[in-house]
Amino acid sequence: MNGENNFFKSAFSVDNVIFGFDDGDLKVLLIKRGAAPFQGLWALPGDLVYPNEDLDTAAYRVLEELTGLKKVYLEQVHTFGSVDRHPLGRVITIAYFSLVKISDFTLMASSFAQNVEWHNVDEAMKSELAFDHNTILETCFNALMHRVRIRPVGFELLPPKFTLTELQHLYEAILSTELDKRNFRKKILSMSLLTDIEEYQEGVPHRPAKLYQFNKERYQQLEAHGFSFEVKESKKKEKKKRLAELIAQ
Amino acid sequence: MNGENNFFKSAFSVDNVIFGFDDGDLKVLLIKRGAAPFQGLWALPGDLVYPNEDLDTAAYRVLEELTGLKKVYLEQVHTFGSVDRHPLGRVITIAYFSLVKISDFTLMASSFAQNVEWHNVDEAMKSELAFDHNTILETCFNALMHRVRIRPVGFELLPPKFTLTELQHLYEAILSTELDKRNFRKKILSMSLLTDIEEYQEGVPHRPAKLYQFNKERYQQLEAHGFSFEVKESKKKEKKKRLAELIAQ
DNA sequence: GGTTCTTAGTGTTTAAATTACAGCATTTTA
DNA sequence: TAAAATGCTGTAATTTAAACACTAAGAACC
Repeated sequence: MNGENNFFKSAFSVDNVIFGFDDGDLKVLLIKRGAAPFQGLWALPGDLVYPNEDLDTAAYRVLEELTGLKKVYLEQVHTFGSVDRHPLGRVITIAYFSLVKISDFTLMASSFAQNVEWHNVDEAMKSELAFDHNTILETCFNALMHRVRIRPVGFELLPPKFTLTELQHLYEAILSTELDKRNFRKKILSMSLLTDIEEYQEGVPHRPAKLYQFNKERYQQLEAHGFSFEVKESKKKEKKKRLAELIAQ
Repeated sequence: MNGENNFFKSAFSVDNVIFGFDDGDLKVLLIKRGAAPFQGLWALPGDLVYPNEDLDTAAYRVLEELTGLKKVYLEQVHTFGSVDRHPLGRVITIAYFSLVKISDFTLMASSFAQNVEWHNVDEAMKSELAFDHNTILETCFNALMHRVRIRPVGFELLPPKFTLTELQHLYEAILSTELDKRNFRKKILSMSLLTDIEEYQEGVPHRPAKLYQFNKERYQQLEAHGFSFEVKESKKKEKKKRLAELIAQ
């Protein structure tokens, strides 16, 4: 925080970690900064919150301006406010993550088309982003990993009709793990949250898979009755072995 | 947001939901407001964040000024920023919860002694608090319920030496549930996170219980090896019955 | 000193959930 | 019609969770 700009005493912004899922890959939408500070680096989309604007509204606005999408999953995650996180003054930022269906929009619609890109999440986390956006991205990714295990939000990243294999790949990408196909299907189907629409994939060079839809009404119904969604990671064997050794001293 | 005070354009504050546990009861520390707005109502302790102060630092400061305690568990939960949440201007607030051992301090040390009180959490949630503090309290209580199930933070609310029954009562108070004594003890002890210090309660009018200490080093060791703490609520019978009916249509 | 009161402490059986694991089925393409 | 690719299915073994009731120890009272 230097004194360069006295007018700019303190402000708050929102930053949005927009996740998408494409071809087995978890992605995040980044913008290349055209101006200082951090010119040329990739950054999370965000903006200052207007004086008469609620925080969530600001987050939705950023998202809509960038993608044209209105009805998307959005969740506040954490607020970052280190004194020196913004080189031009005191700006705290409220971080959100949102989940969008990549197929729902073309980035070209945006005026910054050239400077907006989907990045693989792992690679984005390893590369240098503007401001403290590496920290924000990591925090939001962890939040997503956590959410996806206890709420059926993964569907927000898939097209309305999807196959069980696509759903499994989604979970595997987010949780960085491998899941057993049979057990996964058994578990998911036993929740009766998916509607079998009696349709099949088309144009695939192999046996086409059944398509399913997420049944949101059903979920809300079940949830109201105490049902709790939960997907676990696997790979417990090694962990347990190590643990057993440890306990045995 | 009215124009009464133009200087006060926008600011950010921290509010702290300070939980304590006493005699089987989960409590929250509230301050009675001495001045408008909301004069006479109970409110969460909080303060504006200084221009050169990090958010967490501000939260710790509020806590220390009020209780004299420095090393306490503190966690950011959510940021509240409705345009009209503060009648004097735009103030967004970052909410924290902290867990303190009530026995560690006397409120009398504080200058506002008379206006600071521990309130039963359930009652506080039902009563009218200043600003949007009902919402904040509820959000933080939910966050606590959640945290306590997946991280061993409950110990922060107990004295260093405690009995298994006290620990169970703590969980029952936070999760609003009843736990089976034998299953609870079996589960907790099987985690080998407690040190049996070979001491017993004194001055109780019945058979004295063994005292235990939480072994933090052990926990960190286990955690690093993939161990995951988890305490579940009980009462699944009714839920499952209802669920079964529902699935059967 | 013994009876009563109160909380501490302990194991087993049953049910449910999770895990591991492999081969046949269906479609497209060559 | 053979090969390639992915879809799809069930059972047995293990682990975890759930239900449940009596004896033990000390304090208080008579």
